[in-house]
Amino acid sequence: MTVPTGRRERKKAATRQKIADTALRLFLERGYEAVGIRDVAAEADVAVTTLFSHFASKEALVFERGDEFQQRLTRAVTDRAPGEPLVPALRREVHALVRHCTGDGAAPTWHLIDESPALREYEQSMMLRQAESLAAAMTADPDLGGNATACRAVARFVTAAYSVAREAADPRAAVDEVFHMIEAAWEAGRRAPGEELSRA
Amino acid sequence: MTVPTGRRERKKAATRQKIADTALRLFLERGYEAVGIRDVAAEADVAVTTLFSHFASKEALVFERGDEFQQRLTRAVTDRAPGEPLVPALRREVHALVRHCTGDGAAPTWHLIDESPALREYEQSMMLRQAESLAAAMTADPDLGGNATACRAVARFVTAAYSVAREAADPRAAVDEVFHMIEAAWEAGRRAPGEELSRA
DNA sequence: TTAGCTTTTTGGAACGGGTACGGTTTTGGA
DNA sequence: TCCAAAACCGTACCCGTTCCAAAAAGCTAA
Repeated sequence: MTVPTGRRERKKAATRQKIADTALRLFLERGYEAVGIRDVAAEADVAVTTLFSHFASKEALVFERGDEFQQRLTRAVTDRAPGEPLVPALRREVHALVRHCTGDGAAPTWHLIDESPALREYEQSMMLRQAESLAAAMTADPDLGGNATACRAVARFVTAAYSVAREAADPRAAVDEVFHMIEAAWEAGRRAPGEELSRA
Repeated sequence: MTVPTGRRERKKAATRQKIADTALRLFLERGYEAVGIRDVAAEADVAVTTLFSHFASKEALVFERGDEFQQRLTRAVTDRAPGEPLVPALRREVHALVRHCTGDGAAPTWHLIDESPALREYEQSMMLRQAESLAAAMTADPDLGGNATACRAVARFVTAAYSVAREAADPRAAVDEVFHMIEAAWEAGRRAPGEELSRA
């Protein structure tokens, strides 16, 4: 009889969103370090424990949608068309990420991140996890020859490309330049006999 | 009457060393997170404020000599023989670093680091600073063509090589493998004139 | 030796992020 | 209508870190 669609989930998502919105607003108004967790919780009208049941840390409040980015690179590998080469697919995805960060109305947020050492470090640790996830996806892909070391290296190179591009004067050109290098590295890594080569 | 040599410096160094030794001992005995700052200070017989006047953070207690490593890579660039190619010099240095970490009696310390997420993150942030320092040295070297983006990228690739090697089953082989890729990337980066290039 | 300056150390209080815990309300479903 | 799970609440607490005023110790020179 009753509508089966979860109201709980909706309310929970709403609470989470309210916390994130309040936090970002306060951070932009007063600065990241000038705002305490208890300030955010009070302003969002939730308990501190509730806040931490939705976000693992203060930094995570800023990277609200970090988990999505977390997996876009990985999906660029797993979901790419059969036979499509790896590096261009990754390059396209990094281009999209950089465009998203440097372009639209998200500029104040990224300025906030650039100003705070804690947030910058957090972003780096996110990228490291991303690299590990990407490396796992690459290693598992049978089209890529399964050289674990080369895959891990390229995965980290890709996150480095993102970092370097974000700091560069011309981010889009920097992406192309670094990916040109990654392409060469990847070719060299494929050819390298390394130690143990089971295929290709 | 007494020798006028700087006793203050000696005592300060001794205090620092005593804190570091005590900390490492306690961490190895009971585990990193099971030991608090106040425990270390009490056991070393100093005030907490004294401890923090010698070390910037709890993690820094473990990487006591971290600042030395911090600059070895940079010096491998600035101090290399005139005309000596860049990448082999870096490769040699990374080999030395990896050997130092995986080889001798320092094994328990590195095990400690591998077990603690906080220490692993701290090591990563150290490497990031190292990459920035290395990139600055490379960009400043007139022999390298001064392509800032390529230099920054290779600097991060080099630290990635270290990370990948430390996690690999055969670290020394992994260093060679990743550096083979870096060599190719560097060559590609040199040839690329810079900004305005093909866009797909 | 004493006096005066600087550096180091001290202890305790306090701050801020994060957690443990035990209790209350809300929700979905039987 | 009743129950169990999930979400939320408040508080006290832990721990790394910093602040502060003051004591201790090293240095320099009269």
